[in-house]
Amino acid sequence: MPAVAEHLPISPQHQAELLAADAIGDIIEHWGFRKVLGRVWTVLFIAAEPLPAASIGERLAMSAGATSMALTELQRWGVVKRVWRPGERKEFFEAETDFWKMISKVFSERERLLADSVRERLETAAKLLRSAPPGPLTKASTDRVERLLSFVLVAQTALEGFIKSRQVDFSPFGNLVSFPLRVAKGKKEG
Amino acid sequence: MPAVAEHLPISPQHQAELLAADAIGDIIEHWGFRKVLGRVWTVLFIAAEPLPAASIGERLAMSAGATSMALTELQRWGVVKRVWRPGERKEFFEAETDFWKMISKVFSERERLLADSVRERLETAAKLLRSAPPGPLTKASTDRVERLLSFVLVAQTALEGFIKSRQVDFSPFGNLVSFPLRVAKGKKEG
DNA sequence: TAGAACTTTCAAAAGGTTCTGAAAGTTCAA
DNA sequence: TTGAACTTTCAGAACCTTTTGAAAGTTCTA
Repeated sequence: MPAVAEHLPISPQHQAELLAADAIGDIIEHWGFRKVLGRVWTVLFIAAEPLPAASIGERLAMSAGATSMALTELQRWGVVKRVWRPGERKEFFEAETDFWKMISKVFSERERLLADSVRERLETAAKLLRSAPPGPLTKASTDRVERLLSFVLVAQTALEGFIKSRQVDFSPFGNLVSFPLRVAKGKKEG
Repeated sequence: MPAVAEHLPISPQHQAELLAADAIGDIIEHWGFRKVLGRVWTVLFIAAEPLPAASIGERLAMSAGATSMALTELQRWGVVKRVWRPGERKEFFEAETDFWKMISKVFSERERLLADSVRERLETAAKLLRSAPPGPLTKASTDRVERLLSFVLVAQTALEGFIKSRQVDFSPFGNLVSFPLRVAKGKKEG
């Protein structure tokens, strides 16, 4: 087996599969996952029947190791399932087809984690500024950090509502997101 | 100047600033920008007054080059503005404070670009599958690719509506996002 | 129990991204 | 026009992420 990529003639089916897999890979990457996870899921989704790991690796030109890791991670996210085929030695895998289930899982696990960590740090920052030493701009800075915090809180609430109702209303952001903010009005500094 | 990071005593203000900057950096990174862009914007936002590039670099321990590149990119996204100070040689920078303006700019430029590119590729894939050679699973695969395409189209529409109205309604996804999908019903294959 | 078929793990390599630092570029005052 | 102050650019360095490939592990059959 040569070390260079082989460019065998590709069937239209395979070509379509690669095109779609890579497109969905880009979306998935944009959501902070590895592109390969999106590609593997898409191959399974398009196949419309369970596939063995080796077949996936072959279609996407991945090593057995990479295929195994991708499938493990996809299962951890509940978007791919292992399927047992009577009489088959190897395992088969199939794609979860319920998009909403996938979306809400990602939002409720991963996004919440990030939002929580950000909220905590902003709270600490606000506390530091409030409790500590008075300077010419400390008050203004405290206001700004508090505004960031409000924003994160509202966003977090909106996201949670979204998962429950499938609707997001950003109206509550009101003048929180969009405000002209008098900038250190009437003040000058060196 | 030593090559190692110096750990001078840090004022509570500075500590708060770094904490908040890094938290917002994490959010921004999650949206596909460099973390440093989030940190620079946050320092400017918290400062609540225009700052010179050198001051930003100092606070975040960045080189002049990195600071310059970050500020250029932030301006390109319209989230930081250059400010001229009469009598000052150097340039000052201030943060855009209208969150909504920032969000909608990112959505309408960057997200749309991604969605368009994905849509195009899925359309090509669907075309390839439809026009080409009949196989036992080609019909099922075509259906799947078409479903991905519908999903992207609905998502794109929802995002555009969101930017216009500040509301997203994912109800139109209806059974598009959540469907039990009869899986190759009544068919078996080797 | 031995061995074949298959899967998982992980250290090292490859590949990608971001930052540094110095040189080039720009602007302004004199 | 010169030189000081400041900014930008970019090649190489540093850093981070992902993949490979081979060894170890697992499961099943005989």
